[in-house]
Amino acid sequence: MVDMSNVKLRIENIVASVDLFTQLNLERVIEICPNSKYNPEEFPGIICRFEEPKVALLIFSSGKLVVTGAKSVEDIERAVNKLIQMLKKIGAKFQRAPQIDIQNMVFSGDIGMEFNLDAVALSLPNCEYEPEQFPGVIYRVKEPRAVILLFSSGKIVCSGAKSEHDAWEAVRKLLRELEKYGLIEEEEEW
Amino acid sequence: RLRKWQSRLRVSDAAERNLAFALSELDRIASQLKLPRHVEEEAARLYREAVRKGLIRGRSIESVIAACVYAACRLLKVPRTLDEIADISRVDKKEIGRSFRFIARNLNLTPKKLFVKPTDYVNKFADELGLSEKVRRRAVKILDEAYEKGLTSGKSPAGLVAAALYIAGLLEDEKRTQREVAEVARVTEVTVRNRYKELVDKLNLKIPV
DNA sequence: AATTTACTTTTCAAAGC
DNA sequence: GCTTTAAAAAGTAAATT
Repeated sequence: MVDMSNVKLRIENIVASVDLFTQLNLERVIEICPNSKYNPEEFPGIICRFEEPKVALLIFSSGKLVVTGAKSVEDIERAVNKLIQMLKKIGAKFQRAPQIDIQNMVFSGDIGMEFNLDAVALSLPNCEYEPEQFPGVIYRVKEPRAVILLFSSGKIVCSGAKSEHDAWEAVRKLLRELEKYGLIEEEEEW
Repeated sequence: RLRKWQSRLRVSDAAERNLAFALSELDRIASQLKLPRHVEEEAARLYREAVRKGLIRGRSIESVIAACVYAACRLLKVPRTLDEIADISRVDKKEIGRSFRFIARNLNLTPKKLFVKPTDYVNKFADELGLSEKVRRRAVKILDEAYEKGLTSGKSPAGLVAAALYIAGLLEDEKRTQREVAEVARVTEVTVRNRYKELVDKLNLKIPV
């Protein structure tokens, strides 16, 4: 069994797509969004920032949204409800509840052990390590689908997971591989 | 049937034209970088393999050729920085880097096969700096000790070698300035200085004043 | 030379070019 | 493919002071 007791994971960012099921007139939406930007020539959506909860929203005329920067699923729900209240003031009608899909979660974390990345890259199958371009080892987990960046300090970044459970599962698979190739207990023997 | 035959001819025509263009681009890069013939041949072999596996789709021929040149250099241990290749290529190094990682993944070029020993970089940079065998050996010793102490993981190999050569030059009385070693290694003086400080500190090196 | 700002890598959706 | 948005890791880079 892989020892995960020293492993830590922290949510850093959640990306969600949302469907409000209502067409929106972006020209009117801008007027009620304080810190927003809208240049249809460069990007088709309104870029809007909320301070509370601290998120960034991309608002499209189809009534679909992308919410980023959230630290919790609840932040996303609060942001969506806040936007809906604002949109109601300019006459938008909502017949049904918005559909929120978590698309991507990013975690930072720590495995609690240092690594010789040259050794990791030599033995760990299907990983990438190009220290001239990026200081971390890039490891892709197929199931659940996620990508883990492993640094020599033992700190990690896990992205692409759709839930916290999936992120832990992906990290567990990485640790299992590291252990399988004898890369775990090497504390002194570099 | 005739139309099909003609379109097939056109396809092979296009394929031949693309290959000819790719190989001429390879020739241009190889001659400018003064690459040995076997490296150019390996790059050509990698490119044909990439085409055969359909890895060019969505990528420019130029970025893939540049990537193949870089990969061939790594495979055959002929040190060339990505910057040197990007300098004479029409595509930027970010794009070449992407193509390189893509073909590396798909042509089974593992980190092991692509690994170039710091020693090889030492010789390349030392050649350009006109440094003696004594300095080279000292630099390699410094790099070996740094590796043993875990000071090299995640660090730019070029930056590490540049700092090691700078230190070795000071220790063996064949000083080259930080600016000179930084230039041949294609890193900034700040990077050389940072690596220098860490190596001197953690390896307890006594630099003569 | 120290600070600050910024870019490298990964992930993902949205609508349109 | 690209465009925009967010976020961390650690390294390197560039611009200010």
